[in-house]
Amino acid sequence: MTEQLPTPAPQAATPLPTGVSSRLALTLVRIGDEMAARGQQALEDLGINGRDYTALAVIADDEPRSQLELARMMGKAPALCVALIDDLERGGLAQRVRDPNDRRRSIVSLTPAGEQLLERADAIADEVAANVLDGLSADEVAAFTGLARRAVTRTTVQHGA
Amino acid sequence: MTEQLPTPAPQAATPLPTGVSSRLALTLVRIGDEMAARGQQALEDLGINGRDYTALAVIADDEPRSQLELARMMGKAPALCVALIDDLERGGLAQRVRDPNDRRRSIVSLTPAGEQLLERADAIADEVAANVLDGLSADEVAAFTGLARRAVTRTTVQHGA
DNA sequence: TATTGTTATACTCTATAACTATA
DNA sequence: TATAGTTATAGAGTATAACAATA
Repeated sequence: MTEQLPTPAPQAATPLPTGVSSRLALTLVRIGDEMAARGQQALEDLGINGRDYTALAVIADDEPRSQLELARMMGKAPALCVALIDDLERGGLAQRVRDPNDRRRSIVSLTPAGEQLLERADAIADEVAANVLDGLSADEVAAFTGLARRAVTRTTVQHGA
Repeated sequence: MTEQLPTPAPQAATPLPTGVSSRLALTLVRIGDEMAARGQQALEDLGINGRDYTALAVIADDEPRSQLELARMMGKAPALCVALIDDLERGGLAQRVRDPNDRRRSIVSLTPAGEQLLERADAIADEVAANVLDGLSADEVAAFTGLARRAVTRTTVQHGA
């Protein structure tokens, strides 16, 4: 019965304390942290981190028309996106093109390689999410997903402009 | 019609991008971040931050029998709890008592002032949560809360012991 | 004069490792 | 010899402010 651990080995596991699980705000923060931490680890195989994944997803689905717009969508400071996109470009996952109508703007788009990597990252992220939400049945996860998707209508960004 | 903003002024507000809202993992991370950021700001009036609030809640509800146990419950490194509890003690919110059965252990408990502050923090956190989840009806928030509470059965901690 | 991207800097948060004391 | 708490240090992540190019 000395069995190998199946998943990349969640090193220590403790039950969620009552002080957290009995409070909605703390529970949601913890779920987010847990998701981010495990996702980060799982995405390492692809050579990207959670922030890269967010960028790929937003670039693909929302087609921001400038790096500034991308930054706002990600809820991060614009300066962060410079190094972030530099990395994606170096990895051949994204590319910058100057907007011909306004040459101040850099329009960022995914390369085919970037699109493929996003698909693989999505598969990994889905698996991580299912593991994190292991207290719920499949139906409940579906219900939870539907609610989560519509829960937040606006994000407040607290930096530059 | 030049009306004063009611809430402590959520400075900028942008809709959640599709790249995020269409992905469960990213959505949950964003909800957690949003909750943490807004909660942090709202708790400032009480002179505590989100980490303090988590500590107060866990100490009150789970009665950890050492600082180490508290650290594990909070998902943080043990060393962090030293300064954390120092602060709470200085603020008269918590107190350390050496465990008579094992004098290495410090048992942390809340003072009456700490319990009172926790109640006020809970009220604030509930309000913040309601604001963050403004896309859901009251019934949906209740359903979401019930699912969230049971969603995570184990937290993985990735540091010291 | 305002906006986009960039660069450089500083700050916050946290983990890690070494040390003391108790067991 | 192992465990709890403490201290000091270093590293990751991020925002902020100043600057260059374009509008």
